[in-house]
Amino acid sequence: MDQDVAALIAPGIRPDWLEPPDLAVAREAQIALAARVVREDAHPPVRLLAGVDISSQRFDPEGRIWASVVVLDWPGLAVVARASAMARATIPYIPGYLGFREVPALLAAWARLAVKPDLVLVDGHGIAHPRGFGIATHLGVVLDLPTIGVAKSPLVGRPEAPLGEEPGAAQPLLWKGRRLGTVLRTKRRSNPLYLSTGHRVSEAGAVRWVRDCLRGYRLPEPTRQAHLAANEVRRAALAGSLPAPPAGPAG
DNA sequence: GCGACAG
DNA sequence: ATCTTGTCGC
Repeated sequence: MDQDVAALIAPGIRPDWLEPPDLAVAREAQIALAARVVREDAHPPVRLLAGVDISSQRFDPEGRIWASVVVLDWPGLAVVARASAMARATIPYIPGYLGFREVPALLAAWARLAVKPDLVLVDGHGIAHPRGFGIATHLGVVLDLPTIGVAKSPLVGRPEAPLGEEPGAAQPLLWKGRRLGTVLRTKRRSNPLYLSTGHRVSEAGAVRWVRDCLRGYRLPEPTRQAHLAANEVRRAALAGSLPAPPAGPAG
């Protein structure tokens, strides 16, 4: 972690909380940091929104991952800024510990952003996590940034009742008798999204913002654009470091 | 002990 | 997450 990134970390976040030596410490970090989560709307008026996502290669011996942040204006949702960064994954993907794998890369991309958004949609869960510390919450607490978790499949919990088929249909996401988020059908004949508070955003606020950012696709614009951007930079980087492109038809 | 398990 | 084009269904 360089100084650019270090300067952005919220006060009181120990270095070994970001890159723990083992899963036991990682687990303790999640439990300790989860206590800082703010589940109410505590963010400035939203003028700029952002989406973040990562992309990686199937069998990359170097373990590289590319992270992108895309900033959009509100309410137009036009892309106004983008930043990306490549990082080496410290740990493999382990359900429940995604943040330790992806957040470092996201921080590097974040540090390169010229304009900072007021609210961020993250690809993954917020508090809908075994210890209430999914990647959206992780990123939010580390940067003390308002975030919303937008996951494409469940990690823990299940909808309170069968979800309606119509776009807009929603059900509380329940786990161990607690409500952790909302299951939302964003598009006809598409699997639902699993929304939850990341940091400084209420449950209702999370659902409201995701709904307001839908533009006919399953994913809300910020996250959708971030997904496209991350794939783009990865492919560009890979193409630029490949042996030799196949020769096209001459003449 | 067994099964589940974001990206 | 990613590998991958066309194809089946609404």
